[in-house]
Amino acid sequence: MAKDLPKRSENYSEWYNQIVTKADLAEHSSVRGCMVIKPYGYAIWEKMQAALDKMFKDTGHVNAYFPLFVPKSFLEKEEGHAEGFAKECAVVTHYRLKVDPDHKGKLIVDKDAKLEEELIVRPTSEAIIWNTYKGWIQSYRDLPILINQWANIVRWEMRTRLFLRTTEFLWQEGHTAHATREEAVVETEKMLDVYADFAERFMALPVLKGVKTPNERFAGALETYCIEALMQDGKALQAGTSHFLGQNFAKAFDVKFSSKEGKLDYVWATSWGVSTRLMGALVMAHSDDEGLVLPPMLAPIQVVIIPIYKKEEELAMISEKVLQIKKELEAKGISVKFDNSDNRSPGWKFAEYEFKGVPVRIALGPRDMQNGTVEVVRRDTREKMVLQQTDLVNKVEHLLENIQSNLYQKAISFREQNTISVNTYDEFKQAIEKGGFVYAHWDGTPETEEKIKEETKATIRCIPMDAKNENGKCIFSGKPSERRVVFAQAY
RNA sequence: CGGGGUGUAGCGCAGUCCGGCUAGCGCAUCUGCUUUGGGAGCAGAGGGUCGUAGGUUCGAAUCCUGCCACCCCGACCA
Repeated sequence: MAKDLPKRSENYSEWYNQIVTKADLAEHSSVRGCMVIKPYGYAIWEKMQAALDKMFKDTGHVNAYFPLFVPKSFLEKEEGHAEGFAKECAVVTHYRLKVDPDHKGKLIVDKDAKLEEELIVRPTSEAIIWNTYKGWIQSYRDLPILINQWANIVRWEMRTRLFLRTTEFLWQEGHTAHATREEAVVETEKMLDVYADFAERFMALPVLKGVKTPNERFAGALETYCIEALMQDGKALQAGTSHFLGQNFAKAFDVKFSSKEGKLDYVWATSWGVSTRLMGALVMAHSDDEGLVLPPMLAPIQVVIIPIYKKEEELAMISEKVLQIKKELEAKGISVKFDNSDNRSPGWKFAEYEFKGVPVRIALGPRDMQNGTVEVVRRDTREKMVLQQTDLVNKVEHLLENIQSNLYQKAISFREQNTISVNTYDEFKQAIEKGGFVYAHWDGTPETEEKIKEETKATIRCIPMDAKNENGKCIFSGKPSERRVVFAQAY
């Protein structure tokens, strides 16, 4: 497998496509722009879901589910929102098919079953949710509402790529309602922190936290916060967003509450989401020319054990030892696969699990049985070690932790090496050409942002939360600027 | 949505220009034997609407037209 894999340096996008498909994460379906997430890929997504879901619940949120369909009139209510999403909506106009009288065995749309009002397949759920919240909120005592939903959504993109941009994708969307502006802003920032924490602790992916420029803001939001990650080809990837929606949706859907003081006011809102795009980020952050590399915290199989044997009796003896090791590892919460299939050679298995990114491989053969050892190989560095069987479980446990932090450190230093501050437009163009995050002064106008994008394909990824005040001149217009913003070419 | 490319067995491909017998090769699969510490060997077997719909022809994987999907480059995208 790995021998056919293009090198990252030679053909990055082909490298990505092949890892996704050949490591059995996902494949193209026969539906345009839509993917099938295969069991191995879905297992990773489930681990992401489990971790995020716990984090949401630990911060006071509960799960619920809202409809797939949004009546067109709901989507229209918030003007910016409507305009932003109009171009990429799938529309349901009929509710029935019938057998074509002219072509037996064919189905046609039944013209008599036209919907009074078109239904939009949700591109996001603000509209249907705020329509619902109207019925739930009368008083400040009904607030806050802190709801998350796990769902699929549809955005009719022109060009798709597995996980990174697909027509249908899976995500979670949090939708909260608050009595005060301050509380909603705190919520928006809190969830951004949750995302950043998740990316760094579980995905081993360092992220920049920041706010989007008005150009890049969510349709209908007052402020969009984001986490931005740097991929190995030097392009940025927006890995999650958290929106402060102000009172826009409350006004659009007429959601008011009476305050403690007895005054009527509109409710304050947030929404926040991450999607299966994180799978793409995970692949592009750590994997190498030998295939997928998974951080132990998200690996469906953390340890694979491969027996090496000639005779059945040897396998029996090895199996006994392996099952004991497996049990001990599992008691520590480590997921283990013992691959004793007899239709593959050990070498084949080595290559296979390496390609699939399994963090730790243990091989056990007759020699080891004699010496009381095992061969252990870590996927991140491909370092091979011979370890004593005694205390193996603790060693493996530490090794997994070590791999997790090593991946994170590697990603951090990659980002450091590919981050630069520039002061002139020439330097800027050079830096963007090279790839990576580029810190530069910007005059704050959408026009400048737009022109830089036209000329260099770079966009402002975010205005970092921790940006220091620093007087400078916009690299494009020369006008004064008070802080640097982060530019990059992006996915 | 525009330009370019691709579509033949589960996967990767040859054959298409210049139409012709039973559509081939590697990997994978199945059976048997030998193997097993980095993608094993030998022998045998099975597997095909040649993307799809139509057309030309005695005859189409091959020529013509439409359509579909995927890849690359643009445009588009919070």
